[in-house]
Amino acid sequence: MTTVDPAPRRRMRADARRNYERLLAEAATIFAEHGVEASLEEIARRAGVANGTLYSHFPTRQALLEALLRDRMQALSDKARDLLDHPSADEALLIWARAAMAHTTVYRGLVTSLMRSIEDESSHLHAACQAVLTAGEQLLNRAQAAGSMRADVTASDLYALINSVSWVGEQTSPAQGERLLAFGIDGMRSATDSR
Amino acid sequence: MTTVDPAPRRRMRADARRNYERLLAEAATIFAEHGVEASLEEIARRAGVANGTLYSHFPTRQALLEALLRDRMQALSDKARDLLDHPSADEALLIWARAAMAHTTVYRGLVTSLMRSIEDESSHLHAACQAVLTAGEQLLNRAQAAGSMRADVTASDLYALINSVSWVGEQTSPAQGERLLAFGIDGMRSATDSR
DNA sequence: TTGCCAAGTTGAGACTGTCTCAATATATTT
DNA sequence: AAATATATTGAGACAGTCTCAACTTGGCAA
Repeated sequence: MTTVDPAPRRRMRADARRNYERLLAEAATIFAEHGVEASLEEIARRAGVANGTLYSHFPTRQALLEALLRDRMQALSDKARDLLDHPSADEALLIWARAAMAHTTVYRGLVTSLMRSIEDESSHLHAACQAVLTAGEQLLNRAQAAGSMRADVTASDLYALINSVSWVGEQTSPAQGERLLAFGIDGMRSATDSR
Repeated sequence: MTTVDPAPRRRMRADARRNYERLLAEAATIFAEHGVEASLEEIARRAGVANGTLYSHFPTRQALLEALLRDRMQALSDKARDLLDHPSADEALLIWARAAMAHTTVYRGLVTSLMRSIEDESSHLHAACQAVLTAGEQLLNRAQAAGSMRADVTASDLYALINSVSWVGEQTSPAQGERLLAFGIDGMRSATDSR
């Protein structure tokens, strides 16, 4: 497993820290408004810094996204761990899948970045996405052991399903995304399972 | 139903026709190479015309895409009609779904345009997408009448499923897309159906 | 408290791209 | 051979990405 610096290596200078925080705050607002493809120039402008400052803190859009999502993605992984104690393995998986879907759709266009990042090891988001995938895998394995999910379903299948239905939700309506999630999960259930 | 001019209203001037064809040919090449977000300037350049000429023939990227895909989308609708005669309603649906998936992935990024266009009535691609959806609906209805698909599955569900798995195929691998298609269709099958 | 310098910021500049429109050119008609 | 409707041209206005040499400034050591 590759280690990623979760916090800046050394203490930042006060002004740098201030700018870093302001950039993150503005990015959150602007991504929420215009999606993750929003103008980085605009973010710098609204944060009151030159665009070079933004690039020095966040070399790529993905790096900015990673900093912005770090806590949320950690929370999602933690939630999977907690759900391992849920009485129903099957229900736990569904609950988590829905939570993952909600996370994946906080910003328009985010799901595409997240899907790309699981494939691309050089992405700033890769490690976080991998952690989420692994967290989901635990829940999946438990559901498979309980006999409610097909044995041939992989963690990648689950990750792809969640992302694809989030993408649908983004392109059409959240309700349509939910419908496809239900169909997809049903298709992954063991044949003996009731519907 | 809104009518769309399938061919230019009047005969074009010889030079215009020539440029129109060259632009289409170059667009096919360049979209195949770089996806549907490729530079329109580059297409004009390679076609040997000024970019204004491209914009005069195709006011938007979607208009260009529509002209480029017209035959292919017509063929997909026709194929659905033909498959209504297939002995197995269930198999016919699966064959068509796979053909639709293949069509949807000819150019990188195309699936996103196609999905957007079904929602956006002002899109140049809307009518063609609507026709494909309706064609799929016939096959779906037949499979439902035959008892192999759940009665509550809609044509929109099918359209969304095909596009979402195409998107997955594009983002990760065609094989992963195929897997999700199988799970999704299975989830849409009637409970009584064998797997 | 001063002065130094590593750390941080700046913003112009080199790109690439979209889209428009007045001037210009050319195919077709009469 | 004009007249004219039809097309083409390409500069220009604009927006965005990303870089980097010149400049500032925060924080520490003397």
